[in-house]
Amino acid sequence: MGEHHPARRPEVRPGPLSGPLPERDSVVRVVPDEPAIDRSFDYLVPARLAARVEAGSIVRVPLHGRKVGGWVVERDVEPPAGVALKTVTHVTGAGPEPALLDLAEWAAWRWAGRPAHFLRTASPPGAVRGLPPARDLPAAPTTVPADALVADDLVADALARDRAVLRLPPAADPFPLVVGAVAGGRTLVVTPAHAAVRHLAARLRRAGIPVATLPGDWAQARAGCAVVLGARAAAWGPVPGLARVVVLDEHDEALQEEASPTWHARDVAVERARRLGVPCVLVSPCPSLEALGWGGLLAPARNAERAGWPFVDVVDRRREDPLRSDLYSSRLVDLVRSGARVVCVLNRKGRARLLACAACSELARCERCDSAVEQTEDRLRCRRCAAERPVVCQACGAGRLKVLRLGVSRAREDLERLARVPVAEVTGDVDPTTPLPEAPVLVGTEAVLHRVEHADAVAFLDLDQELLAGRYRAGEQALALLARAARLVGGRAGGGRLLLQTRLPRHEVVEAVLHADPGRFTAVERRRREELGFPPFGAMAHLSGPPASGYAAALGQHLGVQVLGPVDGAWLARAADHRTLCDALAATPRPPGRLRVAVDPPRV
DNA sequence: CGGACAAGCTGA
DNA sequence: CAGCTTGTCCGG
Repeated sequence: MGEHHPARRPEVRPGPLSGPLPERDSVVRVVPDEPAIDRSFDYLVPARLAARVEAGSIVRVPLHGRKVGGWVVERDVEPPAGVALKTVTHVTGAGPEPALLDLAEWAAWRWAGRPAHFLRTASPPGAVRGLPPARDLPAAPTTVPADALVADDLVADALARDRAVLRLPPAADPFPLVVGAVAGGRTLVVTPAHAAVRHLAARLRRAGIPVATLPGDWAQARAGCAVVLGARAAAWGPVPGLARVVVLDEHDEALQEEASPTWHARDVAVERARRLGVPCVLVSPCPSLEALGWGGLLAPARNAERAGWPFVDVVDRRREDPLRSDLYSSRLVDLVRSGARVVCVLNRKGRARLLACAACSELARCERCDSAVEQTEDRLRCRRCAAERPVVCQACGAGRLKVLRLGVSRAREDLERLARVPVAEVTGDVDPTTPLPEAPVLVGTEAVLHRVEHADAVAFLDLDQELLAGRYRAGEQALALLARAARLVGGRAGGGRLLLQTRLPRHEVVEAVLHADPGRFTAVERRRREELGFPPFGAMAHLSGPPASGYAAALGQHLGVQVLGPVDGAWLARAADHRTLCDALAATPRPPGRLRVAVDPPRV
């Protein structure tokens, strides 16, 4: 970022019609906004555009006979000798903040992506020609509603540190923390859910704090604003003079991009703060091992944290008749009959996911591919090949099948019968813009926890499905789900309840929620991940797509990189740390074709 | 990505 | 060998 200016030509004619001495056309380095072009090119900037071209500007440039958009990543560069430079044709407008250009390079290395991908994320949704005036805190002190469950000194402590992981129980309000942060200067707040963005923005405005939400208020954010707030992509939001970074619900999977590159907003925010030398606070009811490995944990006193989690009823399903396949313990039936607003969670869609013949006990399988079939409405359907057939046993021809593993549709019918009240089904397929049904009892996949704001109780019909899911992050994801449910029902003072049906009542996730102490989970999980070398105690990359085979083989040549596979046509590369893995990924030439590289994917 | 150009296939 | 397809290369 050297501030050296291009040399002036001494012999130019300062005629009476020309204004100040015209400088030699400057040369800028441009990254084209073309996913397939992974390099930069140099261009001349004509004098008439020079004033509007800065690092980060979005420009149009000629490239190989066409015009493409791109980002100025460096000004006043020395172009390679012997290249006839072309000229920037147009300045589209403001782009990523200059500090984010290097961060994009870093992220491209860290998640094996391309800088252009991150530059696009850091760019405004439309052309930004002019900026509004900056909006900062008024001189008058703002009044903070004193409805926080957590003592102010905990918040003050978190804000006094360069790196803090603040464990706030689900019912605790992060608002005082955000307000406290803003007092120290322009603050970037990243949170996983768009709904939380809207809520928080409204409260900040009510408190008289100027806030720009992304992506909508990009220009205001770029101009300067006390709080810049948004979901995942806000980690790349413009905040000139950034003074502090806050990530809310840092454990939430929604902060990680699902598509490749699988970048994580928490990690981007942390790195951004580190590079700028500004403090950063990560907040979560159940901090991730990644967060705990990064900064010091600050937790409320035991009783304060307990107050912020609901009461938990653990229903030990081992005591039930093992031949019963249903999911309705007497505690659950009592709960749904109580008239309380109850949300039941079962992460299986459809009516029945596994069936057997009521007469001969043969498993219902697909006639074509032998895979297990599920029941949708009144037909059997193969999940692998989509073949359908009537509900008839293939072995003995009986027309009655018993449900071994039921889904939400069936659970809804059963619960409605048991509860004697209307029960509605909510899954991810339900249009989020339509209002929820008015039924007192809801049954749904975990999507229901994103649709409902308040409930008296949340019941997990089959928690074991979450606890035992075959993903290395299953426990963390289960705990996150329980924390989300806890937020729906509120803390102990409000009488909120979670009901957990499980055959693993001593599982560390259950214990953590039961005792309102996420540390009980973390301690066990840390040991397990360490032993297995899973992130954050190791790095991994999932390689898939047609060219993955050759790429995996080349990658395996690198010292310290271990390649496993193939499993379902995909390979897994592992190394002791990200430096080793990411350096190897960067050094291995990409073969042509659609190669997908997912670094630290949440599900493997 | 998409244009340029070279090497390979077809048909007379 | 023209005229076309297919492949590889490269862009400032």
